[in-house]
Amino acid sequence: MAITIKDLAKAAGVSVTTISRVVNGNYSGVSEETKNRILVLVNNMGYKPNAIARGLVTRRTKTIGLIIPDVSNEFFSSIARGAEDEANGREYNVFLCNTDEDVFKEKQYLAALNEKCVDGILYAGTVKGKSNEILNLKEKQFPLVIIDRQIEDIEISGVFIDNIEGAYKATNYLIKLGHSNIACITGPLSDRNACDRLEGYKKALKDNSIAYDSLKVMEGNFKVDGGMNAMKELLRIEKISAVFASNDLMAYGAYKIIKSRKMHIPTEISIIGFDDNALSDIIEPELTTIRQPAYEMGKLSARMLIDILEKKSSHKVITRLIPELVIRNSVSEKKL
Amino acid sequence: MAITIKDLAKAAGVSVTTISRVVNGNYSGVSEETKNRILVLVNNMGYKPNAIARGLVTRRTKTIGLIIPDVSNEFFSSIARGAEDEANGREYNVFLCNTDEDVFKEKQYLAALNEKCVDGILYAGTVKGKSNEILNLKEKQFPLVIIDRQIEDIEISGVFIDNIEGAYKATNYLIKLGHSNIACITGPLSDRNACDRLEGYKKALKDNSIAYDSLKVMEGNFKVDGGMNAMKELLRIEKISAVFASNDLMAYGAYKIIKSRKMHIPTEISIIGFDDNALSDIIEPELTTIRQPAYEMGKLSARMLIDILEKKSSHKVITRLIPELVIRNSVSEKKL
DNA sequence: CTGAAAGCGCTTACAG
DNA sequence: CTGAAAGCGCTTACAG
Repeated sequence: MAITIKDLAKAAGVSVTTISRVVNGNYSGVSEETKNRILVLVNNMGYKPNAIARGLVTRRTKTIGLIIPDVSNEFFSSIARGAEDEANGREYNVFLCNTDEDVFKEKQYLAALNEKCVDGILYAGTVKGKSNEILNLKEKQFPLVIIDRQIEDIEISGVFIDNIEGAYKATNYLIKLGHSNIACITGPLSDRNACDRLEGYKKALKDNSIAYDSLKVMEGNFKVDGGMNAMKELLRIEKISAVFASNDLMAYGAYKIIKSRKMHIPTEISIIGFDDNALSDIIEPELTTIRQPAYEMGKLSARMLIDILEKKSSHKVITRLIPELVIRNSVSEKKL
Repeated sequence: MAITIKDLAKAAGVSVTTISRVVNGNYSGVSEETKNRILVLVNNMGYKPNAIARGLVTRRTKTIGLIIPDVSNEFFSSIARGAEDEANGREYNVFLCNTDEDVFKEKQYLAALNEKCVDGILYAGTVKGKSNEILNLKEKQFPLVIIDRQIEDIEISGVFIDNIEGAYKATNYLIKLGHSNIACITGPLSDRNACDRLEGYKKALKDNSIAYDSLKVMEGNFKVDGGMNAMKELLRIEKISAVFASNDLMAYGAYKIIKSRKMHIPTEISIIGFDDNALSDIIEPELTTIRQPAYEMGKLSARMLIDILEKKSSHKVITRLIPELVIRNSVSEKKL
């Protein structure tokens, strides 16, 4: 049996009230003498307050839930790490929840987190539509911060990437190096982020007076095989000199196909990605890409949430991070 | 305010005891009629038991802690995923804890998990030495399962990889293809797992009557740059035809150096890794390696822990998984 | 089949 | 400066 506040009160010859006060650093109404006496006793007896009991009365558990599709996906594991680091530094713990973008699983997690009385939730949810559960939580003013996947028409604090801007940077970089026949491998267009990246690509084209050609756009799936399939199709369009892949995995797929055709990257064809996976500076040639600051997103979102919990912030805030261009060796100047 | 068992009792016109019984599926002493009446009420009013209050009295929180060095490391994120999947299926939640192998951080997490009354802990701890906290927990019979990093001289249930066997398989594969001048890039030899892999390499050599030559063994750091440095050194030994890198990251480092020297993999030099990272079948040539079943390790360890918690298992059990050879394109027969 | 009561380990008005 | 008491939302003997 762990030792409780009662044991301590008995040992110190004071009431549990007094113990509670000093354990919580609430020394205002406690004499220096008793305070010190209790403090050494706490230390000697190894007293640790029971957070469950405390949570029951304070209604704060110092626990938050993190809902993501899959921790074993590099992007989300970085988010998880960032969120956990921030939470830990503020003495919160985080429940890890993997939904696989499955609405039913997500619903179950939300219910479990509710029963376990988490103080707030960090939510990178299913892509399609808005869940009623989330709308309900917002309705109830439950502390919530959205990560990466914006929910249309609903005002909740969140931290997002400016995907349009990132894609714009990628495409514009290609254009500035003389490319004009630039293909785009998109993510699945049911995904808002994928659409935004396509939009950024189009915008860069337009701003540089390059005609948009839908034949040069192939829809992928954000995975290696999708990149391979798209690249195969694209290679039929002989004029292409560069491709913007909407994520690094698809860029790797494109690499595979290009290498198998004995074409050289970047001299014969330039590739730029999006994400900056750990692998991207290992693969040859090292991939020029747009870095998504996943760790920072996780950290920031946790900071926003805990600030709300601790009343350091109350108004809704949307943070939009600007991804940056990372220049490596997969893009070269277009030879005239 | 969420609705409580009292509200429900009032609404149903029964005692909280009866509500408690049906909510917990303990129908034995409840009439069919009241049971059904309560069940529809639970549903209509959306009653959800407060797990915190329940935990306080039952002393079971249906929560476990997962202590790992870093979720953003692919190996551990797969473990985390496996553990979480198993836990979720059994209606447990998991607290994520990243220690960065920092003993102090670990200590703090252990204290926090204790205060939050987790039912058990999954522990992939700091490599060096044994922590007093863990010894204490074992002493107290606190439910504990060790993952991946065996603690010497202490009997606790755990799931491990047979690193010796894995390294043996890798080296033996090289030998069977005619290689006899095989280098080894090890992990840091302060790490038990790194030592085991070196031992497996030596054992394979011995079993095939190949003399062990310490000049062909370079100590790395389990990272890309360590693989690069080691490979640079090894290339001075002209006789080498193959190298066993103790993990995939160092194999990638070796690739970098070999490619920069314009040597061909595998015809001029064969490489085999250990881990089977996501990148290993993307990089060119695709890396032949030893697969560590990280997801399964996580899943199994959670299963062991929860079995202990639910009294389905009581004796200590050590599970040792045998890693398997994954043949791809980075190893070729030695030309005579 | 059902309920009154005690209790889990805390915190928090309130009183002195 | 200190403490008695109520209460957080449950479960669990115990009694009937």
